[in-house]
Amino acid sequence: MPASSSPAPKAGSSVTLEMVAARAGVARQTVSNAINSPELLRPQTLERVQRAIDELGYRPHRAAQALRTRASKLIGYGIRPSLAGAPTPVLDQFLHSLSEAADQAGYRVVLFAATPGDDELGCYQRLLDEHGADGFVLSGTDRGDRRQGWLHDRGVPFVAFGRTWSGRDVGDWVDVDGAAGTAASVRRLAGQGHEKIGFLGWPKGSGVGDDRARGWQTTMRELGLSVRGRRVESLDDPASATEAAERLLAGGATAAVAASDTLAVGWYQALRRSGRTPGPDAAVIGFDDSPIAPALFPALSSLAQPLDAVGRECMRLLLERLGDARRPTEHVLLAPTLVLRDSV
Amino acid sequence: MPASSSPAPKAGSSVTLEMVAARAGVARQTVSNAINSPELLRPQTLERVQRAIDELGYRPHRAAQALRTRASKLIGYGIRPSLAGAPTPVLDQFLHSLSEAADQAGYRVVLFAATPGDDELGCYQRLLDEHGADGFVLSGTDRGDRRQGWLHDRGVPFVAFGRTWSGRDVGDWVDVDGAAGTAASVRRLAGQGHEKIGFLGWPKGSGVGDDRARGWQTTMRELGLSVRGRRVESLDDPASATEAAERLLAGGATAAVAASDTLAVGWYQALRRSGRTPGPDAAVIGFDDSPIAPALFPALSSLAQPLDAVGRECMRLLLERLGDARRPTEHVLLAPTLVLRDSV
DNA sequence: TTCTGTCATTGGAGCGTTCCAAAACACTAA
DNA sequence: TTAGTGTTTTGGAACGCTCCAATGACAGAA
Repeated sequence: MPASSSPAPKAGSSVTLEMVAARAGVARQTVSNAINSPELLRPQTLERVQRAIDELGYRPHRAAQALRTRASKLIGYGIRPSLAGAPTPVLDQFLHSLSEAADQAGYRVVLFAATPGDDELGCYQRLLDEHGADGFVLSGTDRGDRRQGWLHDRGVPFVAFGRTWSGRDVGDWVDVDGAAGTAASVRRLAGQGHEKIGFLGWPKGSGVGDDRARGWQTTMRELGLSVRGRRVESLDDPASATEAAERLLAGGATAAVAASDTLAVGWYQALRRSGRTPGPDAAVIGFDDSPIAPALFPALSSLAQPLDAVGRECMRLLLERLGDARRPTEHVLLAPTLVLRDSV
Repeated sequence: MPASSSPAPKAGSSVTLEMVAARAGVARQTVSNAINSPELLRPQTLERVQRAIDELGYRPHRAAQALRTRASKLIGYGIRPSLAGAPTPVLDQFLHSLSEAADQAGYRVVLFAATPGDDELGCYQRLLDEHGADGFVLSGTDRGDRRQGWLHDRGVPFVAFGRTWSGRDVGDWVDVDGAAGTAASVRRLAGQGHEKIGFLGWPKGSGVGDDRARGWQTTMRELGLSVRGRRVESLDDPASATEAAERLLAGGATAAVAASDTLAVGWYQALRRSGRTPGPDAAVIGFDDSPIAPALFPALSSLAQPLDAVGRECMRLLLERLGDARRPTEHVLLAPTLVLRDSV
């Protein structure tokens, strides 16, 4: 392989189809076919062309392909500023699995800065007008999110990490089953004898938060446990969470399920103020399995989101949609896994 | 503006230069000039063309531009899997500011999955061969990182978030001054009367970790404080960190500077085991100001990295490099800011 | 042998842009 | 009026690829 063993393999190789064709002694188009429709070639020809491709280290010029096929093979991801207080799951893992899945399908993920409210849709529009993306992946969907409807109306393929929480349920999505997660937490705590299990949640109105609350509530009912006065609300910061947790404790709760790890921290601190420590008799389970969880003392049990799977599934759905715009919409709900540590 | 007021503005507009030209009553090339070299046009013509562009909502087709100008206007970012234990700062903020800065310059950031070791350089090669990026942004640079040298040898523009820790110092970089950060921490603690200030670090050999250790060490010396037996090493997990912190405490340390927030957690737990609590008489300052810091009790003081500025500077250096490949290399060192909370 | 159909391969055209060199224009000096 | 200058505008070509329709090769059937 001269291409890889030469001392300084130049950058931006600039090997073209024509060069490969010349080397293999065939026409330009035949090389193109070897790559895109190998079944059209005689095996013998195919092999000859393949060898020429390998020897020259040829790779198709993406821009030329994009221009001709009218497909950029790029997936747009509007990256929002990370607001403190917003339930932003750790993104890098998601983005990594997304990119990996995209790569395998010959796609790439292209980022663009998009701030909610600040003409966010305009950013999507711009990328589309430039033919800079064939489809989009959304994340951080919430009530009143206009992106799904907007994209749907324009017939743009997309998939969301997060359900359509309000409005028409349009488009494919992948989500983590928050309700199933908190349900599992409740069962776990109940299995350890807890009956007064509280819920530390965000203010009502956020899709994600309400879903997690629902899992707690329905499971409590299923188990015949009372939810009266057992649900408190707080913003996603330790100070407010502590106050909220104190209300829970004042109500006699012996355990809690939290909508986030930060909220679970409130339980820790409320206990501490009354001279106690989280553990078997004052248990709590968080959500997201963020870096906070193993850092707390005692280490916080939490629900880990299967971000790798989410990324893969997002890309799978999007690719199917790109292949067939008319196929029925598909929804994927993945269960989080309970990571048990010392807080239960 | 008919384009924006029509009921269903189609996606992938497909307005071409030719159409704009027809509407403005000029030649194709004139429209191109209006966009790329407006100073060539007569003001009157320019205005007429501008109006046609606005009315039709024209945007150049990126692929066509890329093909003709041989510049993709894309910046590659090889996203590595987030390994637990590795000092991976919160990436989304960095990526956001990077994207934002790129957008403003007419560039976009394209992600590709690249796993260190697993033919990582091959991934860079592939993107280059496809003409899928004009330059790269690296992050997570460390000792023995081959990426900088590899890119440099091929004359590929790039900028690193993180210094060249070993080998030839090639290429532009932006970094956070870890030594300055830990130095500030030491000064702060010394100012509160502490003299036995320990350092909770990672095993020697990591560029980032050694830099942070250096700031502690030189400042201790400057202040005439002994460092003998005051430096301990640990992996970046709470359990090992606790053991390490205990050694520090056994040596009589009354305060500590940690190379990461996770390591600072070790100090918390070691204190707790001996029935004490972090605070004025057993202070500690972490690094990175991760979500862990405000979640701990008492809240952990930490050094926040100016990730927005890092992203902006990275893009600035890269754009300058793209504009002039031969200009001398430039290094930018940004100071972290000490976020004071209750642990001091 | 010639015709027909199938399969494998080919050349021309065009995707939307910018480069380039030439043309048109305006305006002054001869 | 004509030539000479500089400014403004233009058409053709090309970037590298794939679409498309046409060609050649080669078999079996007439």
